[in-house]
Amino acid sequence: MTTNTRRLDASGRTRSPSMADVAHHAGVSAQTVSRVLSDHPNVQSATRERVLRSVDQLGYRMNSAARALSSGRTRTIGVVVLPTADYSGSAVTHGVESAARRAGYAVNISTASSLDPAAIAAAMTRLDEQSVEGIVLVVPVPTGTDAVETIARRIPTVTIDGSRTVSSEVVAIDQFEVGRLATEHLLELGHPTVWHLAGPDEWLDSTGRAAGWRAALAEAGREIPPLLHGDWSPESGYQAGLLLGRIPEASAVFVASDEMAFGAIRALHELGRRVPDDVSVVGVDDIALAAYCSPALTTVAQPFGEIAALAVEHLLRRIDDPSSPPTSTDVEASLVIRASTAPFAG
Amino acid sequence: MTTNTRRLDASGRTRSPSMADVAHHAGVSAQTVSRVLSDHPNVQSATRERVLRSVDQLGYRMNSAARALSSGRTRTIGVVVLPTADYSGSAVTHGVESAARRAGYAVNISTASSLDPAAIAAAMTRLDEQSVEGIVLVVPVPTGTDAVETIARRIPTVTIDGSRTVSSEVVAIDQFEVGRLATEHLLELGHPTVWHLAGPDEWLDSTGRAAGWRAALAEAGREIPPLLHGDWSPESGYQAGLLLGRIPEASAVFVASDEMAFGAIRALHELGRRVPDDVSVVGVDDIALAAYCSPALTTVAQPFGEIAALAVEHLLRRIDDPSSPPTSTDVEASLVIRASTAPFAG
DNA sequence: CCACATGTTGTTATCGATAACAAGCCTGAT
DNA sequence: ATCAGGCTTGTTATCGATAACAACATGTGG
Repeated sequence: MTTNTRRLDASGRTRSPSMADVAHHAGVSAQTVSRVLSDHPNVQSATRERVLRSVDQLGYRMNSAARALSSGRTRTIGVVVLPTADYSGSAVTHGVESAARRAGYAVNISTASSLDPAAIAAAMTRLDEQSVEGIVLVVPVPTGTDAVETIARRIPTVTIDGSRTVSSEVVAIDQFEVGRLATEHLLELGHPTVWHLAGPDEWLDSTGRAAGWRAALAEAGREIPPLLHGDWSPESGYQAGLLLGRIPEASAVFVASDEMAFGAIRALHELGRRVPDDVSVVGVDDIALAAYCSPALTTVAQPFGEIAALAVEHLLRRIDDPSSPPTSTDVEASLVIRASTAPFAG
Repeated sequence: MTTNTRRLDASGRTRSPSMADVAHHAGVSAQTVSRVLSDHPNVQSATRERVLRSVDQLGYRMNSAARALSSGRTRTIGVVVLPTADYSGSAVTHGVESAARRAGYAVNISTASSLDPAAIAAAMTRLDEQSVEGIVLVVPVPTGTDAVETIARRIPTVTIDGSRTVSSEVVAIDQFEVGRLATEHLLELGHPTVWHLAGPDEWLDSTGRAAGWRAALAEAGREIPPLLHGDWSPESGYQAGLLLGRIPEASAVFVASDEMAFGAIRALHELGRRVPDDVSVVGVDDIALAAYCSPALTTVAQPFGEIAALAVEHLLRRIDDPSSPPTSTDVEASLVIRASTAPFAG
């Protein structure tokens, strides 16, 4: 029944109805309207009905700027992401939006133009200027970055890549475990050792996985081959694959992301090395295509939705009770075995 | 030199400095501070310097809620996306954020839980309640959807998938041309005809590509094979591939997205049909992996960044001049030839 | 029947910025 | 010299909601 009645203001332009208009229409005070719309308990149900009817008839929508100004609460959280169209960033962003929405929060998005601390701080500052009540960082943050720390001290912040800053929450997948899972799977298949193509060192995701890989090898008493580095892109995986394919004893490779893994597999094919017959490959992320490229990729799936929901949950707790101390929570990843890994045939 | 000075308010809690605090510190009026921060021309440079110094010293950040309330401008635009971690949605979202940021606008993100008009309207309503000044719809909108139309009439809205509603701008890739490009490429390779795996009919992207495909075939006087449908997912491409692989005369397939294309290629492989030797496949999107899965995918690249920038540009024009009529702009896609297409081998 | 707690509603002040107007000063043309 | 008009700055009212407080009604136990 939304008729969307509009008034004329002093200058003659149309204007959306305000709370005062609703109050007048329902024959109550603005405060009562406010109480009804905020679900305050102490309002008689007859009054409540009447107000709601007026809200409906006038097509009233609340002015969030006014609410924010007077209450000091914007009910908005911010997300800082990188401007890459990668699977994980986008999965986390959607997870955050969904969890925030359920809690009645809006989401502001801000991209960091690079991993430079200044760029990340700039992205956070933009959110700060929007008066977000909390920030989810979907980017790695070097510890001890002053500009970032300053904002994190004032605005509840949670990192989801495992970066541990002094003032922020941490909700992260246990990347050490990710590295270990992948590596142990390959060792169990009988491979003498496992090579590793890591992501950039700026990412804790990256160093965590490498550490897990190294630990698994050490524990099994295997030789630890030299580490390769990529930048998460398929192209960098391809370049690394061109190297690995020339090393005859490289029979098993743990690649730090599915996209790099596909690049590596392509390079191996071009060099005439079959996957998994000659080389077994494990990726990380379980992107949608992992099961459908050839060969179907064995990978470590990361529960991005769960991570995002947890991040928001922690953020809201910190927002409601700023005195509660920052915490650190780990989430489990799981190995998905497909066709890119096979027993050592050496 | 941001010392971030904070005052105590009546209730004894810390509070960020306000414009009045800056004004007092600089020995000017609040209005002058406002003028300096809004880059008004008529301020003496000495005064400007003094104000900026005070802003810096006090660590002042503007309260956007107050600005929005008093000026009636939120300098925020909204984006409606689907909660899928797909390449195109995320590429467009980042493009919008980047363009908006350059224009001094913040971006609110809102996901539509489904393609149901009610769900899309709900996502738009959430943005409306945040008082966004414009909306970019990265979802298909059925024409004549009242709830959507009502909001689009009030808030400048641009669709980027080609959906033409009465009140919204349209910035879109010419999908008819996409279909034609892909189909003609395959015909030029000598294939007698071209099969098509389309996306869901709700998407104009989808129907547009199908129309271009059909037109190209008709123009060449070829038989038009029955149309197959997927839902953009690799799995649906796989299912369609299981069908196509059983049809001996299907030598060329135009698939409406890269992800579906990889699913289809996988199914073809499983059925023993080689790509491109037995079947040529063309996708759409040019996702990052297109060049790195096997075989490297021939595909139609879409300029998502350009689309997003144009969308924002149009939106800002409508915001600045609400009387300007909605327009419709097309952007060109381009064929990227890789290894999944080959001449017809009889 | 009174004192006091509780429930319901209204009043007033306030959040922090900007628009609209006003006022003083300086310049240059008449 | 004088006045129009532009530049610079300040004053006041206002945006729309909520917090804090006040006021009144109602109910309950002594």
